[in-house]
Amino acid sequence: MPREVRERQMLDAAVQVFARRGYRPASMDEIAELAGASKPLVYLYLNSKEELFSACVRREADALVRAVRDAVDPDSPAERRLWDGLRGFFAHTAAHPDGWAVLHCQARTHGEPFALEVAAVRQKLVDIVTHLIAETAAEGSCGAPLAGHEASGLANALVGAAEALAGWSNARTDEAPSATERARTLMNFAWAGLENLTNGRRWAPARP
Amino acid sequence: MPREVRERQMLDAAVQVFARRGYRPASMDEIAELAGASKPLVYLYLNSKEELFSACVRREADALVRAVRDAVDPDSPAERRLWDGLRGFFAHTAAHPDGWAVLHCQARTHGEPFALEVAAVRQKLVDIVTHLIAETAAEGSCGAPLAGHEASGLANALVGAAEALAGWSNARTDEAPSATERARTLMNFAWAGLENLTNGRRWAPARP
Amino acid sequence: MPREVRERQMLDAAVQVFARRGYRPASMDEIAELAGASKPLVYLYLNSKEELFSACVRREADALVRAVRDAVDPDSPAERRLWDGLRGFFAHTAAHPDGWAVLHCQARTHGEPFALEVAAVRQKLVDIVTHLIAETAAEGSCGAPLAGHEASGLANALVGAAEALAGWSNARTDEAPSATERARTLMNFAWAGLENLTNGRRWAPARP
Amino acid sequence: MPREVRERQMLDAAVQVFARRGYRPASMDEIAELAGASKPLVYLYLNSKEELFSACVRREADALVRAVRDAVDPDSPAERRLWDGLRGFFAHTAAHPDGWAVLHCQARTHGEPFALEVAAVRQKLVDIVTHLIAETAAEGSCGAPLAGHEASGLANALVGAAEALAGWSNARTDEAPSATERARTLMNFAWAGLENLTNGRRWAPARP
DNA sequence: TATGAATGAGCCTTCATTCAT
DNA sequence: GATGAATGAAGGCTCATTCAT
Repeated sequence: MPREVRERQMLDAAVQVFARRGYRPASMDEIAELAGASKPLVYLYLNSKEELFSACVRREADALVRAVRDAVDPDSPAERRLWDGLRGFFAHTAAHPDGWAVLHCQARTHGEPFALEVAAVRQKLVDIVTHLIAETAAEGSCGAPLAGHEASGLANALVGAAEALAGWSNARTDEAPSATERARTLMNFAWAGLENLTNGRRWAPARP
Repeated sequence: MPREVRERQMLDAAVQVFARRGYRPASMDEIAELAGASKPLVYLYLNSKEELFSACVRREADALVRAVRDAVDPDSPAERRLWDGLRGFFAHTAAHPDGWAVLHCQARTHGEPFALEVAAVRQKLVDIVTHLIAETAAEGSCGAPLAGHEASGLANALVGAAEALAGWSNARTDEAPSATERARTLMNFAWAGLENLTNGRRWAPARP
Repeated sequence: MPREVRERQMLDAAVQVFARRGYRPASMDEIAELAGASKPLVYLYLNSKEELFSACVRREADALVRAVRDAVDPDSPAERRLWDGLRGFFAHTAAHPDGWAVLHCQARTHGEPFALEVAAVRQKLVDIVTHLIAETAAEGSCGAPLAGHEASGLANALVGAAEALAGWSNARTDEAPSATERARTLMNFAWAGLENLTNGRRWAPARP
Repeated sequence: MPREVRERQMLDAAVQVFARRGYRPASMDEIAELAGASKPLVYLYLNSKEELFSACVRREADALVRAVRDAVDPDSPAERRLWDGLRGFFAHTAAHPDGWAVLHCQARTHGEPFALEVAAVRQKLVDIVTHLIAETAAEGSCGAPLAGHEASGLANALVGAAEALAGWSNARTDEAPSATERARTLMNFAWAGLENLTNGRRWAPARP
């Protein structure tokens, strides 16, 4: 069996085991067995548990970013791009729950090397959204323009909301909502606020 | 030294170690040493690593829920309650980063027993928000009432956004925003959308 | 069982196993079993295979140097001191063949950390002999005094001869010579030459 | 590439790796790579790690014995033969430090199969010297002839001294002495004693 | 109450060795 | 003749956990 195929099988198995068990409890034995190969072969191809995990993270992260990018037509208006991007995001995370679990639940909690890698990927998503928000704001008749870190904060909140929604929806066993439904929920939740900011309307606590 | 005090020291140490190392890499040796007690004593009081972790999760989760509840005056209007609750949430998570890390980063990633417990706690927060949203919707002249799962989805998204914002803000080393600023960002982000829903206005994709 | 006792048992077992098998093939399992303890206990007390080996080397080396030093009366003349030192050396190496094997055969061949340690110990012996030779030379009516490196070379040769004799004698199964016999052989072999040097007589190849 | 050449390359590589790493840490991978061949080929030609090591030992040992034999003219007097043999020995060990390291440092420390083989080779050298000593003794007007084991002991001591001197000289980084200088040091050290024995003069401890 | 002493079990990793081509 | 692909076996090390005192 050619190396390329074997390697993909190994990564598939690893993603699955890492997602289900977590990094530490995942044993190389289990991964190798699930991949249908012997442990030394796994080491021959992927060198160590750490590198194996890294490879999983990179693969899943790249796939996610690509899925979101591919879902968006860069020439459509901001609202549409957000809507398409979210659908792409939810569709991909729903289709690859293990990969998503590795990124969202495991990689962020296990030491510098992985956390940094995942943070970098997450940042790509946040950047996409940040640009989108900034651009939306610029389009509008915005009185006071958004400060950079304000846009970042909003983007983080939006991505966080999406992540939470993805996690929650994936975890549901009873009639999980479709990717489109998830995206609609989030647009309902977030778009009005963004639009307000676009027009310079900020929320402020009512003076008692 | 009275048992109560010792036990709290142990939990303090455990929360710290679990937060910094993660569940598996955290060793009972390190926890015992940090707590200034011998290992058998830790076992005498807390039975096992699993139960110790559970106890940490319960304690931190209860503290967080209490902090949010205490920040809210149940007689104030919904908007105010959300604003106050968020400030309480952000203030507490900023003040207890280790506890928050245990809840948010560690507990959810480690197998059935803990994940369920954490999920249960998170659900308390989500429930608070769900009620708040549902009630808000009921107050308004809402044409079509929110379906239950729709409110849940929104609440999850809101809590997710708050969690993401908390994590992101805690991680910032340069001038992290204050709890109030965090809360304002989130209100800006979320309140307009909730208000729209209150009034029966839903977002829908533009028909091209 | 008190720690001190256990630790000595472990070192005894380790010396034996290292001597018989060599450093790498020696397994911690075998050492632990021979010591009558479990493997984790060996690690608790001695940290790692490397440190365990180091501890063996140090203990055996110190014992050997002490045995030689104790055998010699510093106030006796050089000839006597050499004779006594050699007897002490052969007696000790014959009484502790495993320790001697660890020093002579194993430690020198296994990487920097050990080799350096053993080299240091061997140097102590060589130094003793070097001083003795230099002093002998000084006493005599020596025409041309010995250069420093010449004395070192001689001392190394003498120690090497002793080591070889120890190894060879220990390996003999048929009537191995006593320590005194070994020492006499070496004195026969070496003393005349040293005495010659003392008196400025050097060997030179016959001009053909 | 003809088998003979390949095989020599493999042995060259093996000697180098065994000398630098030691028997166990030396990996067949490294040897194969250094030899510029694939691992299965190494196995095809040399069957196993053990046999490969044996082959190295045999080759290096034969070369050393041959070097010593070739350096000696069997018709010259004993003194001259010893002098020539030593020069041959030191010249060869200095010219082939890896081979010498395999013989002296590695082979003796690794279990029955190798140790025996090396011991056999060493015995060849010792035998040469033993004969030489015995013959020297016979030539002289020796009162009491040397007992066989006495000659063996002396020969072992002499070879040991030579080995130690070779190791020490090879290890020196500052102006290592030439082979001739090494040989002279050893003759200075040993010849007078042998000559004495030749003439029936034995060393004996001074009666106090 | 409190602890020094001790261990069974398991995991990552490596290596000599062999097929199928 | 030569090799990419593959593995059984074993070793170092760590950890949660428990007695005996």
